[in-house]
Amino acid sequence: MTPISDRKRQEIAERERNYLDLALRIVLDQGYLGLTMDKLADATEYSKGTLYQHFKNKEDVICGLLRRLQILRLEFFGRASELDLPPRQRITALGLAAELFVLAYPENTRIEPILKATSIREKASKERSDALEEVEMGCFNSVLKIAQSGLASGDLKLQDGDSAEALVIGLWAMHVGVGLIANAGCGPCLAENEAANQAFLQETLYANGARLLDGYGWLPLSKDFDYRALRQELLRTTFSKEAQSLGLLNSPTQTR
Amino acid sequence: MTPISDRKRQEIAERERNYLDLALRIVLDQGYLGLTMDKLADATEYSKGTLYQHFKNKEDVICGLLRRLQILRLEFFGRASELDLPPRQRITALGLAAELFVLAYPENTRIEPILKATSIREKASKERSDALEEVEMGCFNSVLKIAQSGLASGDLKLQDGDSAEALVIGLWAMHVGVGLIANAGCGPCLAENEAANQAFLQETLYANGARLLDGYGWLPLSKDFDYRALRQELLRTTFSKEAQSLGLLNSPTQTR
DNA sequence: ACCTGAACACCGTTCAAGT
DNA sequence: ACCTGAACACCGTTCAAGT
Repeated sequence: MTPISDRKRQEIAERERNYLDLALRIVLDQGYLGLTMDKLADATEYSKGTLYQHFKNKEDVICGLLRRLQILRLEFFGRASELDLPPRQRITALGLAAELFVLAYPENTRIEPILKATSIREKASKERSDALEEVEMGCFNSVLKIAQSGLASGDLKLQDGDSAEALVIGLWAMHVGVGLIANAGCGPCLAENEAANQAFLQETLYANGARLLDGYGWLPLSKDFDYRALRQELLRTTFSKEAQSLGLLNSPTQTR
Repeated sequence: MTPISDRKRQEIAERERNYLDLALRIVLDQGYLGLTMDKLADATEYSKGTLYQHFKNKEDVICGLLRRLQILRLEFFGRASELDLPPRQRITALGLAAELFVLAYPENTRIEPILKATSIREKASKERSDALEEVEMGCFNSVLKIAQSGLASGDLKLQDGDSAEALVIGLWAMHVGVGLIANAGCGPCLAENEAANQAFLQETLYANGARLLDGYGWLPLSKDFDYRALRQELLRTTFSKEAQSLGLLNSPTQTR
């Protein structure tokens, strides 16, 4: 724990951040399959051996990459969670945040299912897998907290076998599922172009999320409150920067 | 179109079926990544060159494999669709069929997201990709038909921006999403064992599916009809064979 | 102590050579 | 006309050799 080893550690952390920066750039440019350990090593001033001192294997890199993306999502979630709104309005804001995250970082939506589907976690190092899990739990908990405050305020009343956890998993699954289906461009979801795909994804997510919360009986029901107007307002305020860069203001699907 | 070319064609079709049989066996035994073109060729009495005369590339094999699995799913769906029940009861039966399919063919659930996430479709041959799409549309349409008969009978009334298609996509996404999350065994869904994972998947799917349909206002609402009892009955009748081989009869999560 | 890059194993794909 | 399997390109991973 001498000063030197401390500086060394910082150097290593710096280099690791650099590896992940470059890995993300490669994935963005050339897709998930375009990321190879050779390319990643060549993009730095170090060789492959050094790369393998930082990451146990390729899955370890992917795990690290995904964690950074999830941290960004958590930041999006945080902005929605902190709004001074009743629980169901707040969870609607968080749903919008999740949508915007998908639109802002589409690669994440493409990588996430691969990571979950294949056994990448088992192959990655335990530290990195745990670090990813921690952030994922953070995202989950920020939604769960809202559900719990809904229970506390009485706006949300669960019946028989239901639980706040099951509700959150349902919302989560809806987002993951719609993202996957929309991205695959398969079957009944063939989009003419990228913009149409975006609009479809947003509309399907919003509609089904709202119906799910209605089904749980979370007040105010969507027939009693204009959640679309709330979303519009949030796009102009809390998420104005993202809405602007994504060109979502005044789009026909939003003004409906 | 001579008799000989006809027999040849049949031979080729036979061999192709054999390839897919063996490919499925390899995936079941050694996982998705365990399937290689070498192993698949070695498993037959033909060489790699012949394998590549049948399939354009590895993605083409995967596409063919998935189509066969989807055909099995469609068969499950068909049995539920043909039941003489009111629409919401029928779609509940179909939901149960989808659950049983996941339990009966877990590998499908693992392969499906990979296929949708990576651009396997683009690499596979157009014929095989189209053939897969056709079966997928069949699954989608069998659900859509029930939604439409719900609209026709008046049990289901859509409001403002909703559509029967969006509802079906919501149900579909819920199944895909829950399957993905449960399979990844991540975050809040860490199962102690395989049986607990099964129970979790079933319960989460049923609960959220029911809430979603309640949210759409599809009558009878789950508070007015005992859908759990219906599911039990279906496990003893229409799906008795599957329920028995999966050990689902008299399980604690079912009798609740 | 840290880094290198040649070397190895593996896998998808092709094609000249066989029958 | 049909089939073979050696050969090639590519990629993840390791490790003996360098500094």
